[in-house]
Amino acid sequence: MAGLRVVFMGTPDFACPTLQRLIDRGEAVLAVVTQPDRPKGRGQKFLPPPVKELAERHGLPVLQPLKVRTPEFIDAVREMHPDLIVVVAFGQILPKALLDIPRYGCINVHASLLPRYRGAAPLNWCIVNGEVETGVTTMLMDVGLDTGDMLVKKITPIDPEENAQSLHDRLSVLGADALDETLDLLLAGSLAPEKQDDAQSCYAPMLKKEDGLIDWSRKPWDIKNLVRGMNPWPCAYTYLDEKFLKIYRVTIGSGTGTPGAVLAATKEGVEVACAGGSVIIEELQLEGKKRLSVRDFLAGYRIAPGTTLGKKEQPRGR
RNA sequence: CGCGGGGUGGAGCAGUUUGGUAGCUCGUCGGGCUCAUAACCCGAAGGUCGAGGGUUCAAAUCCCUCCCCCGCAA
Repeated sequence: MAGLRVVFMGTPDFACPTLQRLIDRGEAVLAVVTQPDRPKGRGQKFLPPPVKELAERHGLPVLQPLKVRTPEFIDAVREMHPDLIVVVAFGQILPKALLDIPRYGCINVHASLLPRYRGAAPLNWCIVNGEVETGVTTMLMDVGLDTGDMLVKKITPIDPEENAQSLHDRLSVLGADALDETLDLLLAGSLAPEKQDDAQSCYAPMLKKEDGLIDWSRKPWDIKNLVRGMNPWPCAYTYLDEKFLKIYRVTIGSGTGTPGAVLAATKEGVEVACAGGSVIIEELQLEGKKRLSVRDFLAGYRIAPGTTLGKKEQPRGR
């Protein structure tokens, strides 16, 4: 029952399956490090990160340092004498002093097929860019951003209809599988670290609210990919009658017209022209309202003929 | 007290400013038309207007309190 002495670092839902796997494997989780509780939600209530809740359910010690690069924190980790540090979507850069502590080093689970999509939001950008497959990669961390030597890679196809939420859920489990396999190889002494080809790399920066703004002068599939890739958050959006409008699901249409122009509004959906075609909005949410199917939305909201989505204009014109 | 929108038949909304028969677009049910239909025509059922209290001859509507939902922000 002498499992590996592991320190786990992670924060959001994505990291939970991997932590759970470590626990299930019977490894000795010495501590769980996660981001401090932050004000979230409507009332600015302080909520604990998902990883913290999971850790506490299992009675594991939780550390929530503001910064992991302070000497105090580094010393604290050193005194735990970990064999290994496992990092999954933690949200802080680990300094070299920390990376050097465990004898097996620090292993990170990353949600992409490295060296592609290094960075904070790989799975979202994969979908936005219309990739047909992605996966997870475990790597031996170094001081660079997702540049460490690769250990285990798992590939999965991306369904043309799925959104970032479903891919997120699948990859979080695949990530746990990848770590599982990585640890087996580690214990068997047969890990084969592989250098990343920097020439093939690309970055997937943290998502900003504005990344969700729909540019109707893009092609139908570009828009559909944006809608899928931004799905849970920040969500693709545009404007209708000067009001913020989130777009949750679209299909490819066949009409044509001025980009942003509403071509039709029926129970089937709201067809909007874009470059070289159109997309049909099937699920949306107007600011202050609930998320609705187009059918329900149109039951109580009339879209005036000739309406164009997007571009907030000054109340002038005519 | 972070800012703002909202709770009205099964769904989405109007009506609240200027209290006084609760309306619209759908859905549901029945009937009709049709080769047929998710289309069209006719008809019907279905609402303690979020909850509690107050003002009034009279409250969805005005006042107070509470609960819940949503957008922003994080």
